[in-house]
Amino acid sequence: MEKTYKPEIVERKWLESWDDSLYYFDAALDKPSYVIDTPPPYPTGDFHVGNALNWCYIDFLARYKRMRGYNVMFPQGWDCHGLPTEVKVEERHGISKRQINKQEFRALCKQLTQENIAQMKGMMQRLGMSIDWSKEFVTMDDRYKRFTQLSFLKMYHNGMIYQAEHPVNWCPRCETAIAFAEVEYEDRDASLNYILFKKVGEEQEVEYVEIATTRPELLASCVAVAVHPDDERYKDIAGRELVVPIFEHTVTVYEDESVDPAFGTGVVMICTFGDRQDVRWWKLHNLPLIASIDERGRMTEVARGYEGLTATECKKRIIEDLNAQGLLKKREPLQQNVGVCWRCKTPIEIISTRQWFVRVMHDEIIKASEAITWYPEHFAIRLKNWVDSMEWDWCISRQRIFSVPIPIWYCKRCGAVKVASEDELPVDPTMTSPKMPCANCGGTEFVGEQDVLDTWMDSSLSALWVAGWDLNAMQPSGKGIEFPVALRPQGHDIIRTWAFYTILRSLALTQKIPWHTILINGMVLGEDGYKMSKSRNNFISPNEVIQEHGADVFRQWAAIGGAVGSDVQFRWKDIVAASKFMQKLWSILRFAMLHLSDYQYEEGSAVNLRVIDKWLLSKLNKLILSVTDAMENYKFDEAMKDIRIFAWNVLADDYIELAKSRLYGRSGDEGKESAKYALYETLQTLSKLLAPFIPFYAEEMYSYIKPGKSVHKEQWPEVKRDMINAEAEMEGDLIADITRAVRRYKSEHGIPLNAPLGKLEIYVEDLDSGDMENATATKVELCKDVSKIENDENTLDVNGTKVRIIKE
RNA sequence: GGGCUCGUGGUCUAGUUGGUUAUGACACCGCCUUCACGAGGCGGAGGUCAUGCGUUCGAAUCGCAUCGAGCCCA
Repeated sequence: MEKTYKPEIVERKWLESWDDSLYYFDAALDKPSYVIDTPPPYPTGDFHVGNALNWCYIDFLARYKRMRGYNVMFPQGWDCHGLPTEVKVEERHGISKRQINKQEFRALCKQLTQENIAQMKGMMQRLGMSIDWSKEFVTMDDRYKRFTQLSFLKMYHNGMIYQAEHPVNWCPRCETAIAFAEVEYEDRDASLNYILFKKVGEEQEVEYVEIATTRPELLASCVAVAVHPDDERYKDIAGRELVVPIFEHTVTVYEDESVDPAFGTGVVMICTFGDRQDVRWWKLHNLPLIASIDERGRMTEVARGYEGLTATECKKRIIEDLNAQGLLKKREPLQQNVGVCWRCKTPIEIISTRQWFVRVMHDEIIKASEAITWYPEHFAIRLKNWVDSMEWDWCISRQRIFSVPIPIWYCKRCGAVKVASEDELPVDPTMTSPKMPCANCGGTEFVGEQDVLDTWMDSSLSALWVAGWDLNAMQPSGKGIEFPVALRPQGHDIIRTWAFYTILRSLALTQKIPWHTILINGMVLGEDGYKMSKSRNNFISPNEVIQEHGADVFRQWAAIGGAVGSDVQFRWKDIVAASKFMQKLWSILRFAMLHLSDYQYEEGSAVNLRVIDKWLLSKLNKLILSVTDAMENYKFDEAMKDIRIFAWNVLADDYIELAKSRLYGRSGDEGKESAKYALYETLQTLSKLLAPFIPFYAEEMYSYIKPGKSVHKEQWPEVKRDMINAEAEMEGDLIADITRAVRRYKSEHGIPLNAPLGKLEIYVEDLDSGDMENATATKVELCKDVSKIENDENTLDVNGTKVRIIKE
């Protein structure tokens, strides 16, 4: 055996020899199932450190549950559709999606996605993920697309999906509707403009009302003005009419509690639509809709004289014109939070268009969320807060290309909606026509729906997909699978999206919650304590760690970095510490194999265990208890820490030091067998406890102890309760503590640690001191009469036990 | 502006049912090339737990307030 542990060699060896089938979910097995609703990542090609953390958690559980006798399904999917890939493809081929036809464009997207999947898959495999690749799913494949479209049909037919004209968040650059979940907020510098609105009916003397707004370009869309009902300053204008400058149409002044009298002048103009509050007012007061900005972010014909300008250009021109007319009182700078498209950071507009929506059943979702076990518990409140704050239904139509088409046509003659039938799926309604004529008018000419589905419509089905849910039979199609499934692991950043949408769709399609437990992981922060980002230059890729220290080290960091759910900081020194532990484990194994290479282990064979052997085995069985308990509660950090402390402090520092000379047989064969037994028993258990965390090393270790066997096919260790021995632990602790105290004495007195002392007088009834004599290289004499000893510097007190050191 | 989490030696951290000398790691200091390991071993110094008030016989651990940090978001 090499002196240094070489992860690159060991890990490569096992990667090559392990067979994928080791991790297959076997429907024929008569075992309880443990199905994981693994996140299908977006195939960007980059499996980043945050992904890797999450996947480590999943793999710890998958491996642990397998060893606990569960039939584990750890599938892997890919959430392919969406704008980022479209943008990448345009960049890569130097084209615009409008230059080539949809089919060609989709093919290019598919190709890029496949390449990215291959890259990310490689990283998952390199990290030792025990994924069942026979269950891989890809949302852009026909089978999955069919499933998505079928789910659309089911929800359309049961009234959960409808089409309506409604204001939606709109990205003028991407030219598509987006959901709230896709809107981000950024601080921007804006100006607050104080504009004069003329009061109507002031014949003699013209009077004005001053209104502050950040969006003068929306003046054409101004449909009302509002003041707070208690605002004494504006009592006289409530209910009256004002003239909108430049566009000269009149609007009514409403009183509304939501107006903030402290902001600007306390008078607000209501436009269709400047922000979400405008939509609320528009609905509440039944106001007309005047759209002045179109889908490309340009002014419509409503904005007479500014038509065709972009909103930004228009704003500039209107400010100039207001100024020229003396209607601009003043401008002041303002820090503003604007909603931007999560993808391209373009400020969003709120535009009313005809879109498809999914009904949000607030109460049912909250009830379902309460029926799910959240870990950590406190994240449940995030979902609740989100549901409570949702004002509009979920807009699921997108004006994009690389996504699942909405399986709908419109009759050319009467305009009626024609829904695809189940046997037509998957279908692209822009490419094919329905088989049956229009049910309304008998027409046979149709126009296909151009819009496609929000990608969350795909990924929110993942739980149903992995369970093999049959949307017609209303049950899982596969054998041995329960629904709800066992576990949903995911990050807290997508609670409002993926978790929310999955619960919603599961309720709508199955009337059940999707999973029993949701396990939320934190984000990975950079070494500087901030979120990793390109601009901060604090990025780490898992690959860097693996190249230098191996996958096991990365996995150890993931386990020990922090409690599940809390954000963990990446630190190289933790990586180094993990790497040192690998070397320690390797040294332990090397030492053990010096003595165990031809040892024939037989359980329970050693009857004459020495105190220190019993002490070790007692602590080992307690370790099984604590690690098992930690695993059951997703406390991977505690499990890994307990294992480290045991292996390093208990086994290596204390036990091996104490039992060493017996193993070397320095004083004959006495106690040799029992030491071998204890050591073997410990190593075999240790490799099993390590298997979920560091599968490569655990397998290597096991291959020495049990040649030809895989630790990953073994059962999780059972606690041997009769081995837990309080008496042996107390005596063993005393032996270890006295040994430590003697070492300290030698260190303080400048005596080499391996130099013998005269003798040790230990004032105790009884003690198995043989191992201590060897470890301290000093004779031990047990003494009874404590009263006679002098309390000088040569008398040590070890937990109440007096130890006298006789130098010569 | 809201929500969530958190604030323990130089750095990171354990300490979620309040009760003896507050855990460990890294860094630091001293000693040791001892036959598993020098990316090692042995030993040592260093904190009163953000701040304030309160509950209690007793608080890092409970409550309130203030300050600060991070994350997610409006």
